[in-house]
Amino acid sequence: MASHRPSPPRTLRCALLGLLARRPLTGWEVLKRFNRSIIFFWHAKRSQIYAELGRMEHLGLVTSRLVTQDGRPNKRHYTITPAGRAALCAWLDRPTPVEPVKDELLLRTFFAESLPPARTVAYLRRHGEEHAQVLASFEAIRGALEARSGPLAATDDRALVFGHLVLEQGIRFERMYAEWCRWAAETVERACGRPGRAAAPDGATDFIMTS
Amino acid sequence: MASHRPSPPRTLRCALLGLLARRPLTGWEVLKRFNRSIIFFWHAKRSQIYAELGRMEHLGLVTSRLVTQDGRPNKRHYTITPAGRAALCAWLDRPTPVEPVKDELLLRTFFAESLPPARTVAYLRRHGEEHAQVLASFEAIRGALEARSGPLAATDDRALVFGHLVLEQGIRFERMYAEWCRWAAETVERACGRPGRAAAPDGATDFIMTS
DNA sequence: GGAGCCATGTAATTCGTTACATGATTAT
DNA sequence: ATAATCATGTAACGAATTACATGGCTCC
Repeated sequence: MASHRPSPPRTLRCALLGLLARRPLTGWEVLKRFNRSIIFFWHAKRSQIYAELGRMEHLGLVTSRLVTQDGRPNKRHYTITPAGRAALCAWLDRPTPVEPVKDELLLRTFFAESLPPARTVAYLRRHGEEHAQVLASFEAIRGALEARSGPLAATDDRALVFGHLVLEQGIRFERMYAEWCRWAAETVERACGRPGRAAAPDGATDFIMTS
Repeated sequence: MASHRPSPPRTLRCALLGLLARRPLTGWEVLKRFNRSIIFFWHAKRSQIYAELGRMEHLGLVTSRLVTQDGRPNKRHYTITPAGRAALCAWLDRPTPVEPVKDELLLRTFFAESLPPARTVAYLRRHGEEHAQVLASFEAIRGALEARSGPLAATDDRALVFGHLVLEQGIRFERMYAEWCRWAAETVERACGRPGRAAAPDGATDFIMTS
């Protein structure tokens, strides 16, 4: 009795199944679509996508057909199978594991004691500007989508609704981050204008305290 | 002429150097502190931390001394070296690479067309509650820190200022996320109450459009 | 009697990135 | 000229998780 342990995440696999559930695509088309939408909230490199498509075929989640062309490279057409659709639905219906935050900027900020305050202020401001720019680009995308498909808040097109939701999350995230950067830069400036004690008591920055 | 390519990220290494820059610690203590503060914005498992400490010693960034004990296991005391401090400062002073977002909940939401709307609403609400709970716990932590060290907004203690900054980011992030979940759940409910077209035009959810 | 702390390490495996490898066509 | 698009794959490495391995002490 082989106890198939239910092979963990493989989230990329599900993302590709999601794309192929809409229509059959070549590896190259998968790549293009990935980089025009999913890339904003999940990422994978070219080599990883091709490799994963190969594995998915091996597992019977998709089938492929090689299309020979001349003048340009041959391509491979992928079609999702019923097993593939089942795997996608199973994934969608499973509770999402909480993904821990991993943010290098926060890590640096946490250890910024070892850097002159002026530099900390400078990089906080720079990151604030970067996030403000991304925010502006997301708002531009929303504008373009609405120009194409009408106001997103009122659309009754399912796929568009969900696209709208994730775009709105991106906008809220970038706005929050840009504002935090500005606020943090100001806070550091204010705190370092004052005389300032050098050493905090041991463990003062432990967020979880024992005893 | 060996062109030392400047070995990429190794972010965990810098996090551990940051902890050891404050005071010498055993591997176990590093682990404890990591899990009480850094864990909120960076993560690593036990085995990875021990392995990394070993590599850091090999590289001369830290030195270690084995302390034999009886009644309990021996422990190893790590001390940062001048080279270690230099590496930490170099990292802090280098521009932070923009880390692309990776969020499975957004990925699922993007592909939610394949799931009955009621289930989508349900998991959006559930995640909203989870983030609201994390938000509450962060606010409790802030309360406890202020009880220990006075109002954070007015502190002139350097290490405490930076701890305050990252905690505030966590609070803003969780608030933003919880609000988005609630709003998204409502939006899906509204959109799926209406009749609803089935199929979006091809590529309607591409955020980046190529002519 | 069981959970949890103390305390360190290794091995197997998977996941992800970078680099290697090729090469015609089309638009600026 | 040169960059971008089309189009697929492999190899080497590095990063990260899981499981293996050990074992006494303390608190409930």
